[in-house]
Amino acid sequence: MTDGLSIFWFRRDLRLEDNAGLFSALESGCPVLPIFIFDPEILESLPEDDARVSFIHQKLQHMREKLSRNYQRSLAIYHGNPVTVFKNIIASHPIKAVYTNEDYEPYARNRDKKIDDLLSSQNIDFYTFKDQVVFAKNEITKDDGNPYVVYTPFMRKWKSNLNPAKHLNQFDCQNLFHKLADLADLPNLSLQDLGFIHSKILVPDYHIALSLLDKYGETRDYPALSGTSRLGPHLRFGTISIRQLVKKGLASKDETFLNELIWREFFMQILWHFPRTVHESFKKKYDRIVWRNNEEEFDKWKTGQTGYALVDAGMRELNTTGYMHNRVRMLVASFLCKHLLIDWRWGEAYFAEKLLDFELSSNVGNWQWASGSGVDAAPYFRIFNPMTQIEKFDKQRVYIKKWVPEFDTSDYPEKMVDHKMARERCLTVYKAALN
DNA sequence: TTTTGAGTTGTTCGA
DNA sequence: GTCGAACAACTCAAA
Repeated sequence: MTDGLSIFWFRRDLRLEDNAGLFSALESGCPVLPIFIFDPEILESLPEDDARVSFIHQKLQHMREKLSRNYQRSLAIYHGNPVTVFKNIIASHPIKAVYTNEDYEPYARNRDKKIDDLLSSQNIDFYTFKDQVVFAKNEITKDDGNPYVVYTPFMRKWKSNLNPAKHLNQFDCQNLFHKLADLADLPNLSLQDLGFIHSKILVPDYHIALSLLDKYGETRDYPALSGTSRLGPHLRFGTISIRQLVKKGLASKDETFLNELIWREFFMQILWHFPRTVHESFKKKYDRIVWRNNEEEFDKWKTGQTGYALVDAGMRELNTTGYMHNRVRMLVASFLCKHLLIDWRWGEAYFAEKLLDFELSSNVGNWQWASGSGVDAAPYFRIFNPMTQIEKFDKQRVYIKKWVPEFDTSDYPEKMVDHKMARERCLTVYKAALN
């Protein structure tokens, strides 16, 4: 056996199967110490019953149990600033290399830079792997090397560049777990130790979702049906492999689901190349819009008391479950930005707080799409009619009755704003800003 | 360099 | 009820 250990650092890849970085660590020749670090800087802004923290914690415990039961190995869980945690590990173990999967969000990039600096100062190798996407950053670009900012040509290039045998190959770790370090008493933490409690909101299991994907294209627009994949949280935290999902998408005659996966990578590369879009409109003119930003109206929107039943149903679904149907997300976003003239950043922040499947790149990208300010965005005069959307997508009021049972009684609030007036007001304000 | 065709998800209006 | 045009130009991607 070689002297020294390799570390595999889990972040947004909480699975033991088909994991690129874990596979390479296990093949490194050194015994592998798998770790996860709860970062107080991320946790401090979250409510104590945050569902995502519960989910991450639960998945880590599952991995610990599986490793312990089948391989008599374990996973170390820490709570602290990652740099400090690594300093402590280095001080107490002979670490030769650290393996991890790439994370493209601005905070993560910055964190990883610091870890990289620390490790190189100690002569420890730091290896990072592409794992959460099929094509990352600069792999799908225009012929001149610049990033695409229009979805359709990006999607076409993505598909034509895809070589399933090469890009969807599984990293099968199954037979390598005996190479995990055989160390006793690896640290563990309860939710309580982290200052959290169990959330009432649970992430739906992905096996249910996978069985429904065949009908995705036909059913996904109807919020009363279980037509969407519900895979967002699993993609967010890596509890399912993107390669497995792309294979599923390719196997279907209908490419709608595959196209959604490509949207995810489209927005990820946009965030990578244009990190300013987290705070600024991609199209700068749109930051001249004079938002009304009325706090009371924002509150009605958040709590599902707008008087528009489909908008309210969506917001109540979000508040109750941490999920909102895609069709309804578009409607509530359009309503906030255009009917109420509230800054898309306010809505983006609220979704970020509530959505189990929150993904910075998609959230920012789609909010900017809805407000009209983003890459390949909806034209500003495209304003959803909240009543027409009911007739088109929830004609029988099944979804509405589920979330807004009082919608046809006197207990239900009056419409907070007249559609026709709000539409014209929006067009006027947008026009004034964009001229 | 210039030209050409195209661009996630909608609504309204008038024939 | 149905259909096509207007909504507003503009910018992007590729030939």
